Amino acid sequence: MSELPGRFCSIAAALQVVGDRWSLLAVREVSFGHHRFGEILEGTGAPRDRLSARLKALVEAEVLERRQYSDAPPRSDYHLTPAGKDLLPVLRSLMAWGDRWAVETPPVTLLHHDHELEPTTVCGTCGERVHGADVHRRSNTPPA
Amino acid sequence: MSELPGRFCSIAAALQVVGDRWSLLAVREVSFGHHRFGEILEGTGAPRDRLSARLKALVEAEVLERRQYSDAPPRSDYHLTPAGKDLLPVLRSLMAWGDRWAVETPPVTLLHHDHELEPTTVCGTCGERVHGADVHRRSNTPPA
DNA sequence: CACCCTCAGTTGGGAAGTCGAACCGACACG
DNA sequence: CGTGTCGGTTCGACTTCCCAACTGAGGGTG
Repeated sequence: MSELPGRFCSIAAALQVVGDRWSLLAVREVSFGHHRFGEILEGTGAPRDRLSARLKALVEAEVLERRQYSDAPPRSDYHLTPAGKDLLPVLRSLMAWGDRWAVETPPVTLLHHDHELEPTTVCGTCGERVHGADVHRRSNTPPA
Repeated sequence: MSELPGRFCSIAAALQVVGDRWSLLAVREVSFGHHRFGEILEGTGAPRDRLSARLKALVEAEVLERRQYSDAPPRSDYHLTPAGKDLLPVLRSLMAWGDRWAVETPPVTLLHHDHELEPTTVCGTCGERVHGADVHRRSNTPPA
């Protein structure tokens, strides 16, 4: 919300929204088809109150949508908004990194059609695989 | 470190390493060519002690490498290890998400050669663009 | 050499966030 | 009714975080 002292940058802005301990795991659970509070609670292992607060914030940030699916006992579940679905590439790249550097054996493998998915970043414009050396930064009109 | 109550998953494992408030911003700064403590401090806006602790942890996790470049006044700087360089796709996807959903105007644009980089995920095996509907999960031998 | 500056942290104390467990309200089951 | 489930909220202890001040090693100047 307020101006941070650091560099103004979309990475920092993204982390303001999903940069805490449980948000990405909650989005992961929802993307796994676990839409109810209890499922997300169990899947993430977060404390109930933290999860409650996070889900509220993610709904506020329009990453998740809360849908009331029962009036009688008031029950709601959580679904990905377009912004939430757009987080899946982030989750996939994070998972790929974790597979390579943070676990011994990947506990879950993503399958693309019938073969193992190896998430790879390409430039959408030219289709070439992205190598660090080919990428440069350009600052747009700096604020202030 | 210890067994978390939640699902065993590489995303969670990755977040154990870089899932706190400042780690990814520190890696971003180093990837921007800012290798010294003071530069990272200014670029991230983190408190000095937090940054000190985070850099220590990232060196411990072998995401960053600390190099002494002067003995006389003991000075060191920080560089990306292979694991650190491997985080760049994560940062790029996070930045793309932030551009789309968390800021009005992208403050920084990445250029790929001479055109704007639009980070896109493809399957490294078949080269096809990844759509959520094409991806499925497979659990590997669960631990315990 | 005295004096002040930089750099890279460390220390201390208060504020803020996090945790786990207990509690709550609405309902369903028997 | 009594018990159980679901989706939270509340509570108190604990941990982490933030900020400002300090340290300590050296450098630059006169």
